[in-house]
Amino acid sequence: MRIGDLAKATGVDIETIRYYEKAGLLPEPGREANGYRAYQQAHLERLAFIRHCRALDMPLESIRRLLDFVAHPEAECGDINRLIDEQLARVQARLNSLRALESQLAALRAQCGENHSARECGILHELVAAAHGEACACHFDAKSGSHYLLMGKQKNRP
Amino acid sequence: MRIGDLAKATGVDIETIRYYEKAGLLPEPGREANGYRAYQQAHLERLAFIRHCRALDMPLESIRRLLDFVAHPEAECGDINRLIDEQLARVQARLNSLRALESQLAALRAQCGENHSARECGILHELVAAAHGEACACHFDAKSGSHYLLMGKQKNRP
DNA sequence: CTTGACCCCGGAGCGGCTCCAGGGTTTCCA
DNA sequence: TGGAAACCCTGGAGCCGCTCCGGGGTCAAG
Repeated sequence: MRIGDLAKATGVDIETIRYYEKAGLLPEPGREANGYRAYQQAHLERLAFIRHCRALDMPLESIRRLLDFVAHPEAECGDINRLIDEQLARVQARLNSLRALESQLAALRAQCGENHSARECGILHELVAAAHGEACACHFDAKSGSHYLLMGKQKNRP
Repeated sequence: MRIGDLAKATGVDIETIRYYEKAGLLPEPGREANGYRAYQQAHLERLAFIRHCRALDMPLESIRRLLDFVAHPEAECGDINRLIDEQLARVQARLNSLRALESQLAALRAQCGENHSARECGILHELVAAAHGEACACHFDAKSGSHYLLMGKQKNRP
């Protein structure tokens, strides 16, 4: 099986496959006489395993650790549990912050109904005011009331 | 106000402030005689605005666009709405996939209660089986039944 | 006169890819 | 038989949003 076949079979980009090899997740396959990579069934399974874990949003390092367990089945599996727990904790933390984000954005979006000029756009006002509030809170001796957000032209745009 | 003061006032790392300048989000401030950056109130407000938007997980490019609206308040604000809508859509998509992830991980975690050898760890079995299933589904002419995931030692570990 | 706190700059590194240039090989069709 | 298209190789750069590093300058206190 050549790299293109493996890519088609798993739906993984060719470059990504080579990247996993470089990263030490997928073992170097044999080569055909012309230097092309020659994969076997085991590579397909292994790649599918990696992608399944990635779909669970695990970092490559965790996957590496899991693959170590596959290679050493006599080891204790406590670390596997811990690994999954960590991953679960990461996901839940991200979920919480995204939920908060969603409601903030939804509230923001509700500030502006139809098209009008940016000057009177509720969203923009809200953002500027919120930022202003935070700047005062965090704190600095702001002259009260006025907003200083507007500055000269940006010259250093890339 | 020197960069350290601005950092303290906003809670933003010094390096990040310089990064925003390079990225064209924060205008280049004046300099003291010794070359130190000299910030004003406007910079503080602007930095707070940027951080507020970042807290809403907006990419820097979107923030740049928002700042353009602040600078050109006569423009139509339709694009602002679109920008927020896009951001909201991104967040919601991510929320959905994270919710799915969470239940998968929780189910996975339930496969393995106490410590035993990795060989009989339900989590590992589940992962291997799932990956195997996907490899067959997506599809390739797998010899049925056996798992080929286990391979020779990895040599190319970094 | 040294110590320490602050500041400057340019460049590298992170993760997880993705893309590119510049080359070689194979396969198909006229 | 020739040439185009499709595949493969390598090494290196680019993406985002920082973060860290080395090697230096500046300035006030003890």
